[in-house]
Amino acid sequence: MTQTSQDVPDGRSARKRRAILDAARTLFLRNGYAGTSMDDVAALAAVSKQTVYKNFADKQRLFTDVITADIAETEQLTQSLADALPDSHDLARDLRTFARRHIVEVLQPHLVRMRRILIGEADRFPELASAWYAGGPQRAHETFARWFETLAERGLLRVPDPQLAAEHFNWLILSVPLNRAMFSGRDEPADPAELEYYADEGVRVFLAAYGAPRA
Amino acid sequence: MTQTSQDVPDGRSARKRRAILDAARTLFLRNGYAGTSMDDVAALAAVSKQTVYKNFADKQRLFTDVITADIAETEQLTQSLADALPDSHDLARDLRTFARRHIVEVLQPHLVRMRRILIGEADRFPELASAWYAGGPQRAHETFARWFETLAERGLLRVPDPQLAAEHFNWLILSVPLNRAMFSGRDEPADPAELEYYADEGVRVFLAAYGAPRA
Amino acid sequence: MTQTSQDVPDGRSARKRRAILDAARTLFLRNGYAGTSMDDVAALAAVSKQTVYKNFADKQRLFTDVITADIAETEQLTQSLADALPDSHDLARDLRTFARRHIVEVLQPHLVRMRRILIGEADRFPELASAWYAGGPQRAHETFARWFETLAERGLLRVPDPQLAAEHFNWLILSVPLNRAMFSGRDEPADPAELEYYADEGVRVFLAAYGAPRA
Amino acid sequence: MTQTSQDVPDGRSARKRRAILDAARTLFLRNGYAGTSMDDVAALAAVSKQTVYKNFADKQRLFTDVITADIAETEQLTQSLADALPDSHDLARDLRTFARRHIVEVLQPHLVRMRRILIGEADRFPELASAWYAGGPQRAHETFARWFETLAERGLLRVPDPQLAAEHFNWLILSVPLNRAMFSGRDEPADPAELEYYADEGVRVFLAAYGAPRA
DNA sequence: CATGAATGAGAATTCATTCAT
DNA sequence: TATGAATGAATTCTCATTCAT
Repeated sequence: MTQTSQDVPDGRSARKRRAILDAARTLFLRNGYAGTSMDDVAALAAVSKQTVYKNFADKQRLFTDVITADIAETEQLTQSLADALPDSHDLARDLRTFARRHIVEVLQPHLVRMRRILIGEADRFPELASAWYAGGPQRAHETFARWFETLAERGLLRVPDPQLAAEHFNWLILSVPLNRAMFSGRDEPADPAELEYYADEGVRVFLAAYGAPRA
Repeated sequence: MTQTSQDVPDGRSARKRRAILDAARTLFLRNGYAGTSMDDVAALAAVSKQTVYKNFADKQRLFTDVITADIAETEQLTQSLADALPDSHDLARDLRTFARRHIVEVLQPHLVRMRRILIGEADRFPELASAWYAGGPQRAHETFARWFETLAERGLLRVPDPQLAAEHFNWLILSVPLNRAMFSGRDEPADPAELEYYADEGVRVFLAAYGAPRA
Repeated sequence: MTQTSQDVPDGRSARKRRAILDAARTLFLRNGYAGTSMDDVAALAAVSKQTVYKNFADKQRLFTDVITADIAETEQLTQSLADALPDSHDLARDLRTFARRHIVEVLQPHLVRMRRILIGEADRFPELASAWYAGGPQRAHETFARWFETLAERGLLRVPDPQLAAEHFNWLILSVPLNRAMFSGRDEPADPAELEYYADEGVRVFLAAYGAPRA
Repeated sequence: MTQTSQDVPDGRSARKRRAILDAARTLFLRNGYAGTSMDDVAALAAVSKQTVYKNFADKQRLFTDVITADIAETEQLTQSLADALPDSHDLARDLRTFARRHIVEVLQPHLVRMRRILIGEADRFPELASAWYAGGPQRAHETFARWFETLAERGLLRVPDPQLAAEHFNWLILSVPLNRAMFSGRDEPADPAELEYYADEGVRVFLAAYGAPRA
């Protein structure tokens, strides 16, 4: 008993759509927006160009859809890390542990490339860049700010401006390797030992400025 | 005894060359590398396309020459700020004063746009991005590191790793507004009062972590 | 049981490809490499420029593919003449017969034009010129050399250096009209009577030098 | 006492004209007609483009003037070799001596390149190609034909058709290496020993066919 | 519905030739 | 008269998007 083409709704069709998205993401990440042609996408997805255009109105839509999906994924990751902290009993250690995970995660090559592409296309796709910022750093900042408020209530931190403290925390950890990565054409994956050092030292500076004075 | 037109190094030719460079910088900054056509450049410079190609072998050369000139300018600015600090008598105040100038300078719209473009083209022009980083942040870090070593010798700071302290200092001041700027398509010039706040708080955090224990 | 349109190797696609090759050959032969534009080719093939570029990566590839196809054809012709000779019983007559065919064949206008173009582009397409030589004159020489060895074994010729004898034979027949043709812009088809004369006299000289001394 | 610009008629002016011709010949030989731009010529001659156009109406004229000058030179060379032969007492030896000089001379790299260029441009410059043929091979053939007539009168040769004998002689010597050279992109200078062999064997074949039956 | 082809335009680059200084 | 610039067009190649089969 064979199946007709319509049997499985979202079967072939959804699979092709996903193939296109995957191909597009691969190529956009590798070659940038301008460097990727719709022909390439169709070829890599092994579908006809018409199919691409059936699923995505035009190149801009394809790009935004790819990025939006990626942002959603990133948000989930960010989300998942949000729960652990506040009931900490060894704050310095727990912050270091988190920082080390955080820095490794954010510096993943594909995220670095994505960041570069979005910054480069921020003029043409301002909403995309904003959305990425909102779903990435900003969401992290909000999480951190909530942590720090809780921890301040428990007397473990002193944070008059939790939002700013959150941003300081984030960039103290990330800035050094992230800025270097932004300006290095080749994306050599950063040295893990170095990253741990940045994480630890970022936490140290943060606690020196925001830690509660020893009781 | 006057000179004929050939002896003057800034004759017609040099003037045209400069007009092309100016037009190109304007357009590259406004529309990015791919978004700028050689026709546009020639038109804005009020020059024939031939003249553009006589002066700059191809588009890449034109771009690199534009950016390289800008890097040289930026370096001079960075350079000029390097002298004041070490013999400070009120370190916190002097660092704040510097930080306020620094943040305003780095956040100038044209520098922000340049940064965005270079990050976006870091794949295609890796040497340019590296050169920008070397002439900008890295040079600043080196200056800061020297400051801090001197200040540590005078007992005003405690900096076991001057290089890292320098980077922490730089990004504590800049990261918050700079990251926002990177991901905001339209470049609203940042609110000066806000910038001052970031500068002051960055310095505060820095001194909490790196200041000498007690005077 | 018929096949659907996909199974036929000579579908639309192959037909277009052939049309492009034909158009290109016509134009390259008429106007040379530099004198032929891709627009012209597309127009004469009644095909869009895209289709040309889909089938042939660039102009050089189109040119080399055209020429390579022609070389293959030429080789087959050369091949087909290779069999008749060695069991000759009236050598002078058979050589004359062959020479007359040979000279007519090689002096065909389209081959003369091709030869001119390849010589003119030998700098830009050295492998093509070599391939033409290998598939044309050189292959002929090899065939002749084998003939002459066989004939020498039968005592009909005296050829201490069969390779050189082969080349002498070939150019004794062809040189006079071929060199004239190379340097005459307009390709007046040579006078057949004249060609016969050259063929016969070439054979005469060849046999005077390489014929076995009458027993 | 300085000189005004007009003092020496044909001084500066003629020198520049010659510089342009030299530059043009160099470039035409190296890059062909289409591969040479008027800019290149002006630059290599170290004059302005206007000066080029003052002296030569357009590119075609420049090309024809360059080639015509070369033809004139070549003719003189051909001329100078014309005298020695007829009063020979050892014909075979003298023909070999001449043939060896001839083959070396004609195979000079710059002449081979010129020949390739003229053949390639024979469509666009038919008169030039004809002129080259007339001043080169044809003139040689005429000289040879006169030799052979004289030698035939002296009983040393038997040449019913001196014109054809002349061409046979010429191409018997030259064809083998010249045809190879035509189709080899890189102009490796031919091996002198090989050339001598071709010269000697060409003469041998010629004498076998055209030599007097017996001394 | 999916494939190959077409459209129509735009971009980089080059060139021969002419103007203006 | 000679120089640098301008003109104006041509050419190769690419692309996003749409038609026809």
